[in-house]
Formats: sequence, structure tokens, C-alpha cells
Amino acid sequence: MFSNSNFENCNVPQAMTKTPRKASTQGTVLTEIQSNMGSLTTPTKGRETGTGEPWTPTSNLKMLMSAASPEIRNREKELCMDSEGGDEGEKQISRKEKSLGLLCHKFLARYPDYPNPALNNDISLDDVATELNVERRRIYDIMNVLESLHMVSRLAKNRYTWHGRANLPQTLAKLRQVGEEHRYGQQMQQIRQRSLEREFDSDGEEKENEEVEGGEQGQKEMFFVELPGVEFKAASVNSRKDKSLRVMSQKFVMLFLVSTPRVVSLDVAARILIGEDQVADQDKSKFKTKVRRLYDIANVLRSLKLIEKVHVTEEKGRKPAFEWTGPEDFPNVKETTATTATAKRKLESRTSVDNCAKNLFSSPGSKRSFTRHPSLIKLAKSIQEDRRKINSAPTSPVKSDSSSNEFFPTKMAQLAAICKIQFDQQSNDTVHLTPRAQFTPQPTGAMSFHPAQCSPLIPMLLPQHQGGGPYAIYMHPSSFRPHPLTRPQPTSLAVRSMTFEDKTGRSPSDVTVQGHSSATNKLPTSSPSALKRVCSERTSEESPSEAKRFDSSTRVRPVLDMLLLLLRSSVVPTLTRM
DNA sequence: CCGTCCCGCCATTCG
DNA sequence: CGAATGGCGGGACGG
Repeated sequence: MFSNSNFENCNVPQAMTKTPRKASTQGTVLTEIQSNMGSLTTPTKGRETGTGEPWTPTSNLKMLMSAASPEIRNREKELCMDSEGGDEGEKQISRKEKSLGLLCHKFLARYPDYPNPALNNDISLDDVATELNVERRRIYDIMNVLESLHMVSRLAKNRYTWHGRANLPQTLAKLRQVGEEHRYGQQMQQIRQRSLEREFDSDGEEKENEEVEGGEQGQKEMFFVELPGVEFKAASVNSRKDKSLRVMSQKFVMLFLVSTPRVVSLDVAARILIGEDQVADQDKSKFKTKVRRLYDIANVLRSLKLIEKVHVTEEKGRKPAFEWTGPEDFPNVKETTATTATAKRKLESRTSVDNCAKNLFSSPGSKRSFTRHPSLIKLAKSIQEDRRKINSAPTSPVKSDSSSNEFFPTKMAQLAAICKIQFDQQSNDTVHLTPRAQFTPQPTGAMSFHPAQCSPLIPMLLPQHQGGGPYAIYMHPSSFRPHPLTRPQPTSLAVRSMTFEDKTGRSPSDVTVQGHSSATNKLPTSSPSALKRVCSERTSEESPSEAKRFDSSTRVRPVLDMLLLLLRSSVVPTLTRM
């Protein structure tokens, strides 16, 4: 039930780390003793000295709940293994027990999700650091990303205010908006695309990195995104409202809110966050550092249950990524409540985006609108060039050539159809996952904004019952046309796979269906990038409504198995499953 | 070997 | 100037 005690026990540092390290500088020893006394008997007892008194019935409840939540439970259980059987002396404190994520959990447990604004929701860094028994430095890390989400705000030195998730919806809406303004969705897509192509250009002919993003109108750098309500009320100078971790955290979140499959891989994120883009592989170190930070951020975002760790398996191999598991539908850029200044700015940027979109895509489906924006030109060029490589016969840059579709066996279409049916039937007893599926194609969003670049793949999460982690297969929406059965049309089916972090301790199930890749004979259209493009083009012309429906489907393991079986036997030679 | 990321030095910024 | 913040990356840990 309530593994509070358990939870607590394993966090009591009986002895210093096994690795002596240098003696901690700040009076850590003292605090350690103090909090040991406290936590040994009282579970996370909040004694909140001084003014604030964050302890409310709610917070307790919250703590219990979070303690009881499966994921956490599991995680903690893992961490707490060992060190039980009275072996005195060196209690081996696993590295994980000190993880930022766990620390963050402990921190969050102290406050309710939705604090009573009337109450005093003060946070004292000193107290927190003391009670959680950590160095201050670590608290800063947490506070920074919480602050980036406006879940807390700095009151003054050493003093924060807790807002909980109260502001989350607005914050996310805002972040998404800003993310769109920065065209992060496009940038990500480009990066993916590029790396994908590079992979196939084994001829090392490193094409220049004249980075499309080069010029970019204005807004080169981004600053801390604020909220009308939670502005820099810090008594101190409002200066320094742009600082790495804070901003980086916001950017990171933006990436999720802007990308269509809400999955962001670490390296892509890092690249974008680096800003001036990965000029050659030169900035190895910079990249590494960025990734380091992202891990920090990701860890607290995970604690917040906003993201979840996954693995994306593509041709190259597995790479770490995160999936957005937070709220999906929040107020979409409401311009009602806002200070004049903010509102104005908001309006400006908003219209600017609109204009941009209008100018560029006033006539959907036509290519001429690409003539304005340098990045688009570049993109088109790139696509064209690619297509040439693939088809050996140049085609129009944007116009979709249906020829490529023919390469997809109709069997696939049938399978897809079957899947659809079963999905439909089962979508009733669906479990969760529904909410997240409601990604709404924003009016100015990636969807309509940039057809050729937005990802066409629709992630379908298939939680397993017994096996390892859930599957996630990306399928192109056109695979699920209204009546695929009655009219088996050439269907493209792009499948990537994704493995969820194995929470149950079992080996993660990893479905890798490398769609029509360079498997058998070198079919021209075998290139994943080609596949992707094909999908893109088609996606742009159909409503995502169907996709919505399907995302909510779960429990299709049997169907999946069948699909995999068939794929293996006749369609796609390369299929691995671990 | 590699993905993670703890740890704490030390540069900045604050008060 | 001392304290509060937080950038940063070496290198440890775990698989």
C-alpha cells in the first residue's frame, strides 16, 4: 500500500557515499545529521521553519498518491533493493537514489498540484535543501525547470512561491505558440531529414551545411517566456531572465508541443537547442554538454510526468528519446487575458506567423509559394535533389508523384484495413492514451503550415499487457482511410518503432519494422527519406481526424502480432524483435 | 564500451 | 565583499 516508510528508508543516508569524493564544501555534514534525525522517524516531515507552511492535507494526500503510483513505486523499489538485511556499515547508496529525478519526486511530494492561492505557498530553499538532504546546487536545478514551467516563481533570494500545475495550461499554450513562431517543428524535421539522408549518402559527399536557418528573420535568440500572471515578481531586478537551464527547458518543452508525433530524440533536441546548429561535427563537446543538460531537464520533466523515456529505433539503431505524456489540449493561445504589453506582443508575433503562413501557402498544394522563404527554397531543393537521386528522373519539387505509392504492396493495405477494423471494434474498451492523441492541428501549426516537412507518421502506442513495454508504431494515416477494404488502394505504411523504458524490469520489447528500407533489392523508393516524403505529401491533404481516432486504440497485440508476422513473411525482410 | 548523469569547482550575479 | 546562483564538464556508475 503506502510504501512511505519504504520510500523513506532507502533515502536515509546512513553513511557517506562509498566513493569518498572530496568532502563536501558547504555544511553538508551538519545538515546531514539534522535531517537524518528527522527522516529516520518522520516520513518527509515538513517542519518548514520560518514563514511558509506548505503542509496541507492535500499535500499529504498528494504524497501518498504519488508514492502509490505504479511507476514511482517500481522505480523506488528498484532503488531501494538491497541494504535491507541489517548489514551495517557501508550502506551502498546506489547512484539512482541520488538522481535528480528522485530528488524532484521528493520535492514535488511536498506540494499539492493545485495550491490554494489564498494560502502561503512559500518555498524556502534552505529548508528544502535541508529536508531533502541535498546540496543546494541540486535544488537550483529543479527550481529552474519548474520555474520555466511557471510552477514556481522566485519571490526573492532564497524564496520561491509554489504554483503547482495551476499555470501549466497557459504556460504550455504559450510555449507551443512560441515554439511555432520559431518554427521548431520544421527545424526538427529538417534535422531528422538530413541525418536520414546522410545515412544513405554513404558516399561521404558531405553536403555543405549552409544551414537553412542561417538568416532567419530576427528572433535569433530566445528569452525566457513569461506568463501574464506569473511575471518576474521577484523583488530583485528582473534582469537575467534568460538563463540557460530555464530557457533550455522551455525550448525543450516547445519541441514536444510542436512536433507531431510527440516524440523528441535527444540529439535532435540538442541540435536545435544549440541554436547555431551543428556546424560540422566540430562542436562535439558543446553537443555533449547540451545533452548533459537535457538529461537534467528531462529528469525533472519526467518527475512531473510530462514526458516519458522511450527509444526510437530506426535504421540507424536505437537512440534515446522522450515522449510527451503531459496534457494535450490546453487553451490555444488565448489573447483575452493579458496585459496590454504582452497582449500586443502576442498579437504581433501571432499575426506575423499568420502572415508568413498566408504568404507562403496561400494556395495549398501549389509549389510556387515556396519561392519566398529561403529555408523553403532550400528544402525544396533538397527534396528535389533527393528525388533525383532516388528516382533517377527529376520531377517537380512538390507535386506528389503517385508512382512511389505503387511500391507498397497491397497486402499492406489490407493489413491496415484489418487493423483498422479491429481498432474500431476495440477502441471502446480503450484505456488511457486517449487524451494525448488529441493533438490538434493548429491553424498556423506545422500541419497546414508546412506540409512537406511535418511528420506524417502517426504514433500508435500499443501498451502490452504482459510482455515488455508498450509498442509504438508509426503509421501513416492514409493507411486508415475510411474504407480501405472496399477499395484497397495503394497504401504507404511507414513503420518505425519505439521502445518504452522498461518499467517492469523485463527486457523491453522492441518492434522494429523497418519499412521497405534498403532491405531486399534496392528498390529506388526504398529510401526511408523517400518514404517519409511520400507520406508527407499525402498527409497534407487529408484530415487528421482519423488519426485521432486511432491513436486512442490500444490492446491490439494480436493484431500487431499478425501484422508483424505477415510483414516478416512476405513484405519486409528485416524485422527484429527483442 | 556507452548511455546516464552525479558532483562540485568556480564564474557570475545579487544584496 | 560574502552569499546566492547556476554554467559546466570530468569522470563515476550501471548495463
